[in-house]
Amino acid sequence: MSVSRPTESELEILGVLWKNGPNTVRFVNEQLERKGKNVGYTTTLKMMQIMTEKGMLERDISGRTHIYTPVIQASEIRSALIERLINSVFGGSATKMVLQALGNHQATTEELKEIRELIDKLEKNRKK
Amino acid sequence: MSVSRPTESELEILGVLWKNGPNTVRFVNEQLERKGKNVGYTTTLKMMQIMTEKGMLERDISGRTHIYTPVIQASEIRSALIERLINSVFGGSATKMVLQALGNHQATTEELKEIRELIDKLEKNRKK
DNA sequence: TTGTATATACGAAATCTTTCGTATACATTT
DNA sequence: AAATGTATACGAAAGATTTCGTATATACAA
Repeated sequence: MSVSRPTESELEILGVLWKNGPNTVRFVNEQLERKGKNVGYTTTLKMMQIMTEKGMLERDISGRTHIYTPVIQASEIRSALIERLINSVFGGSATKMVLQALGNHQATTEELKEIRELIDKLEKNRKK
Repeated sequence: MSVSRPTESELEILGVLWKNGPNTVRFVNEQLERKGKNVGYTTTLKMMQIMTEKGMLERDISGRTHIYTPVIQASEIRSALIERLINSVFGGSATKMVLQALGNHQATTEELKEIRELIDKLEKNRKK
């Protein structure tokens, strides 16, 4: 289903809405520009209209200025994209991906602690 | 660079070659079909020709049947795609992605142990 | 040697994504 | 009221990706 397979550009728009809450085309377009994505206002408008058709966004058209809300939550897309990545290049192994991600990236001591805690919890559940 | 941004279809082809080593169009096409991707032989041929142009694949044309080899290693693409995912939907935090990946997926005790060991190692390095 | 199977080459259609111009409506300012 | 600013609607071009048909060459079997 296309809703769970947003394109790169759609993802950028969703990102703005997830971060800032329901908003207008104007606002989204400004945020994209701020991020260095230089794109015309009507382009963003059209994208958001198409995304609405696809069911990714909903809009309130009661006012002159429409307000768009993401239908899918960030967490759903995150799951779907992780799943896709794991299956496409990590042979279905989440562990392989985790190892690579941690190897590549700098994680703070605090973050490592957080991950360790999650692992502890997962192991505890497993033993029950 | 397009080499590090393979499309979905290109990734499938790379996947076959990474898994099975350098091979022919015929072989790749058969593997794709086996995976449920129903696509004509000439389609796969064309894709692999384009990928060669893009520099993703190299080929040995000394024989009648060409042998294709992936230029980029799986690990490079893995890094690039993880990076992209982390930046596009996890606000640049590898930790967030790791937490979600582990939460979603079933990891075996063995795997959890492996991850824990990596974390230990990372922490040790940090303290030095 | 003639036919059949199997290769590559390559143009081009089909599809999807991204971009924007132009039309039109409404609100606000002058 | 007229001019200006700012909305949405929408068609369609531009680009990228994916698909495949047809042409042609080569190997091999009958």
